Amino acid sequence: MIWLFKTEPDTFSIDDLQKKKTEAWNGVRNYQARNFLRDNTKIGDTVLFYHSSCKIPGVAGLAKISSSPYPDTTALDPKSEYYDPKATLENPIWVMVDVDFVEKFNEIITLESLKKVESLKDFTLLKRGNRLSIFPVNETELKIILKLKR
DNA sequence: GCCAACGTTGGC
DNA sequence: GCCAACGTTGGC
Repeated sequence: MIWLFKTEPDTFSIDDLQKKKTEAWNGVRNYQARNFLRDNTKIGDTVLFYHSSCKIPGVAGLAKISSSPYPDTTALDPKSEYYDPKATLENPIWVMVDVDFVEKFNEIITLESLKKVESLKDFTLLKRGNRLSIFPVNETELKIILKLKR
């Protein structure tokens, strides 16, 4: 499948991923997003890397999923900002996947520009009140978005 | 910093 | 199982 992963660039940006080459995508604490990770991600899946809560929100580049889902151990660490007291070794509740750097776009494909595309009217990202940090993208949407690359 | 929209929690 | 209160997300 194809995915969109949101991240706040102040916390982890496409530049950080480019430097590190790969990153464990921890800290997902929403059940719907967790279920996508756990049940539907496959190694090799394309990920649209989206910068949120920042000056210029938009798709900053591409990544790919490079591991199967595995327990997100930050949920077990009381010192972690992602600590979840309900998580245990036996039932870690939350999962993560590894993500590899693929490409940083020359220019960010801004949320503003995506909104102007008529054929993206039903794109999940643009739906009213969308707050999911991980969701699937279809082939058509991916093609349309990649056409906006400069 | 504001606030709409949504998810989660907890009392009942 | 309902739903009010609360917390979070994320664009502006």
